[in-house]
Amino acid sequence: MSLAQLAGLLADPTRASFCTALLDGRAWTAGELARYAGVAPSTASEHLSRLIAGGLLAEERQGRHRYVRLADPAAAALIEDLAAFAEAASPGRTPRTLRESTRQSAEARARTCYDHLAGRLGVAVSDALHDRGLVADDAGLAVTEDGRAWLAGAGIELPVRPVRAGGRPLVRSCLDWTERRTHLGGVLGAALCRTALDRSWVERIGSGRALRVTSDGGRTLRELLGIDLDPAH
Amino acid sequence: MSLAQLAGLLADPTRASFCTALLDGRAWTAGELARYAGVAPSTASEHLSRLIAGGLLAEERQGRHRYVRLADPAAAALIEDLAAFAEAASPGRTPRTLRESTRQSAEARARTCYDHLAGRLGVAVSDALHDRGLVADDAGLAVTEDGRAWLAGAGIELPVRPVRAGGRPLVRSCLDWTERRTHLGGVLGAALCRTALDRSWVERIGSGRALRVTSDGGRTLRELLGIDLDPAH
DNA sequence: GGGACGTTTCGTCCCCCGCCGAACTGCCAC
DNA sequence: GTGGCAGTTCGGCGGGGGACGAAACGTCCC
Repeated sequence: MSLAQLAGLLADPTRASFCTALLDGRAWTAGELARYAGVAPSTASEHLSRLIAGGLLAEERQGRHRYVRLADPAAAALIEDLAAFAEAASPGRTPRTLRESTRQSAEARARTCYDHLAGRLGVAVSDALHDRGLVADDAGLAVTEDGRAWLAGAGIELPVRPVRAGGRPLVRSCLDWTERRTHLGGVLGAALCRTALDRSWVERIGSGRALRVTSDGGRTLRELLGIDLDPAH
Repeated sequence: MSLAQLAGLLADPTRASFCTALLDGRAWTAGELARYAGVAPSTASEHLSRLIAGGLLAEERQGRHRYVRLADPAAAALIEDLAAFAEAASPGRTPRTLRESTRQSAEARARTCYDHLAGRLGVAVSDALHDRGLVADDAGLAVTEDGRAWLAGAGIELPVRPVRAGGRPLVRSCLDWTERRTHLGGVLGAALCRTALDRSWVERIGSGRALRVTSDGGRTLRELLGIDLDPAH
């Protein structure tokens, strides 16, 4: 597959909206995506087949449903990078409806970005880890010795060695386009997000990618990382 | 600018070939790119205007020439990532002509990848730095203390702190699609490549992106990093 | 100044691709 | 089985965009 063919898959507004929707890291059905993008089911079906053939999406059939999700972290990173570059080239537009505005502010507060935390929560976690010297960026972004100990203490496991050269980076900085700041992705970001969901520090709001910090989660984040989230915001 | 619009810029074979050609890190004239891609000058001119408007390319006018290059390291990284993903999705084709084959083998030996070293030379340098503990990848890819000292000893300067959060990473692993291995990019990769060119350890072959290791360079690489390049390959 | 050359603008052609509706295939529930 | 729902396949329509050549523009060299 050529660069142009790959880019061509993302060059259509409908297919691009599918991919950004799937950036919440979950599996959607073909019908959900069709309604989300405002196209006929037949149109969505054709688009999905092409995205899957191109290796960007993976499907899972269950009964009469076709569940579809991003193929792997590499595909997610690619789409994130493209979206970040496009956003940087010319900053986006403001929401027009109240419903959209509410959703956007919820997502700006806390959301998933593929499989890690984003929004103000994601940036706050990233900042806290930096401030406490658990990750450092002065010689390439990396987890420190202290960071490894802290993670072990919190019961969060990380592989000791990278899986293989060229594999998923252990920690990766991901540009947050609501905050215009970076948050943590990679294996570490995914582990933190999984832990937060597993232990109910955060929970999903409805079917979108927005998250709510539970009262339990707020306390834990304060104790563990000194994060004080403004509840009004 | 939307994701789809950005991807649309790269979705055309002619524009994509421009971008991959420019991955050698140098500035090409509009006419050179037109001949390279096999299209009329008028066609190339229109494509270039669109790529520049989209922020992927930057231009510099000199007399009756229009020099064009990749806009910045972020644009280069984006194109590299797309090319690597496309190549991974379905491995490429073998060359058909002798001329093409010769060029490919020269580029497989040593070439520039935007502003850093790639090919077997790039991978060898990357491996050597890893083996000697000058960079480490066990907690995120980073330059070690030893590495900083070694660089200072070799007269290669690196900024102490990242320029700004979200800026160019100090060191970045870049997938080498001839070697199917990673080599070093980012600020470190660029500094190494610049040093190698400035001190004539390597020199460019003709107008492509291929490099030749000079006899002086071969000796220096052996002394400094213990790299033994097979001259037959 | 004159001619060559690199580049651009414009007009035109044509193919590709995204969209829909209609009809069909499976799967599930009653 | 029978109806209903999710998804797919196909034909046809329409628009956008990439290609070229011709002509204009600006720069450099003699």
